Amino acid sequence: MSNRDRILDLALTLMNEEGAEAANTTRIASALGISPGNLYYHFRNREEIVRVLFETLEVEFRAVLVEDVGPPIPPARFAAFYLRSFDLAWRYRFFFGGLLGLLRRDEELAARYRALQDWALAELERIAGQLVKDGSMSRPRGREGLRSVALNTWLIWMNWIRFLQISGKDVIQPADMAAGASQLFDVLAPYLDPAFEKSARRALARNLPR
Amino acid sequence: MSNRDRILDLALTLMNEEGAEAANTTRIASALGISPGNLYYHFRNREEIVRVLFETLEVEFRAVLVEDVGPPIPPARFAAFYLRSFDLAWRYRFFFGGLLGLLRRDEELAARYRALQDWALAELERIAGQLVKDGSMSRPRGREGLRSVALNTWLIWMNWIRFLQISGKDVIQPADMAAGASQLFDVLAPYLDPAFEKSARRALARNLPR
DNA sequence: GTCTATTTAGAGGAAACACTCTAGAAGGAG
DNA sequence: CTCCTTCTAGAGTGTTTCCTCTAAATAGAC
Repeated sequence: MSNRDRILDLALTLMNEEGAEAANTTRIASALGISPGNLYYHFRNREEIVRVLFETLEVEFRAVLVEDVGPPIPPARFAAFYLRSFDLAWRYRFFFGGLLGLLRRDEELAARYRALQDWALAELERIAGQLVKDGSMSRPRGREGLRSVALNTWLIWMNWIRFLQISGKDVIQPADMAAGASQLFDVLAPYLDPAFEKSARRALARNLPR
Repeated sequence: MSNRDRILDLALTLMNEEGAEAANTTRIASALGISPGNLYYHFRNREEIVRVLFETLEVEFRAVLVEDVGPPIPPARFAAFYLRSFDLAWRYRFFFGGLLGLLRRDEELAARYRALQDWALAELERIAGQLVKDGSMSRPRGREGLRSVALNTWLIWMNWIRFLQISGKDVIQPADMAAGASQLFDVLAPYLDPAFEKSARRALARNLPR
C-alpha cells in the first residue's frame, strides 16, 4: 500500500474512533512512522485529506442509493438497502459526527455535501414514490407528504449512528444497525402494505447486509 | 451584569455562531476586555463554562417538557409545545451542533446529558401515551410502537436545527421552526385523530411560540 | 549509466491556546 | 481604620498544531 493510501486509511480510522479533530497531521505522520514533510507531499493540507475521504463516501453512497433500488422494489431488497446504507454511515461515522464543524471549516466541502444531500432527498422521495407505484405503500396525505417522509428518513438515517455514539454505545453491533433500520421503517410503516411490511421486517430480522 | 454572567453570555453567543470550539478562553477574555486570569477566577477551566451553560439548558428543557403538557393535551398547546422546544434548541444550538465532541471531551457532561436524554425519551413516550388516552391519537402498532415514535420524535427534534445549519441556512426564521415542528408532526400524523391534527396544524401555522 | 521526476526525512517557524502565578485594587464587616 | 474576602490585571509558561523548507534517497526513462 502506498504511503498516500496509508495516510487516508489511518486518518479514517483515527477520525472514526476519536472524532474528526483527533486526526491531526502530526499524529497521523508519527503513527505511520513517516515525516510531516512526507504527509504534506501527498496532501496539500489537512482539509484535503477529509475531502478525499468524503469523495469515497460520496461515491459509495450514490452507488447504494441507485443500484439497489430499481423498480419494482421487493421487501427483502428494501430491507437490505437500509442495512447497507447504515453500514456505510458506520464506516464513515466521523463525517456525520463532526459534520457541522467540518463544513464550517471548508466551504468547498460544504458545497459538495449540500449537493449530495439535495440529491439524496430527491432520490429518497423518488424511492418512496416508487413504493407507492408498486402498490407496496399508500400515498402519505398532503401535498408534501412524500417529501416530508423522505426528509424524516434522511434525518433519522444521518443521525442514527451519531445517536448511538452520543448515547455511549462504544461497540456497535449489527443489532444496533437493525434497530436503526427499524426506526427508519417506522417512518413509513403507517403507509406500508401489511404484507410488504411483514416481509421486509422479517428480512431485517434475518439481518443480512447484502 | 457581573463578569461571570458576561463570560457565560459571550461564550454562548460565540459558540452558537461559530461552533463550540470557537469560544476559547483567550478570545472570550479579550472580547470582553478582561484578563485571562479574571476568567479563570470565575471558572476553573473551559469545560466548566460549557457545563454551566448545559445546566441552564437542562433546567429550561425540563420545564418545557413538564409544564406544558399536563393532561389532557389540547391541540393548540401541543403545537405550542413543539415550537417552544425548537426555540430552546435554537438558543442552545451550539450544544447540539457539537454534541459528540463535547461529550467526548467531558465525561461528566456526557453522563449528565445521557441522563437527560433517557428522561426525555421516557417523557416523550408518556406524552404520546397521554394523547392516546385523550383519544386524540390511535395507538401505534407493535409492542414498542409508542417507544419508537418517541425515539423518532427525539431524533428529529435534536437534529432539526443542526440540519438547517448544515444545509447552509444562516439566518433561521420562525418559518423554519414551524417547518421543524411540522416534521415532528408527521411522525405522529398517521396516528392522530383528524380533527386534532387539523386543529394543531392550524395552531402551528399561526406560528405563535406561546 | 546518467538524468529527471517522485518520494521521503527532519529540522524548525509561527501561531494559537489553556492555564498559572504574582500582585494588587475594591469593597464590605467589625 | 483594619482586616478579609472578592475580584481583576497581565506577564509568562508549556504544549499543540499546521505547515514550510532544504536536502537527500529512490526509481524509472532513455
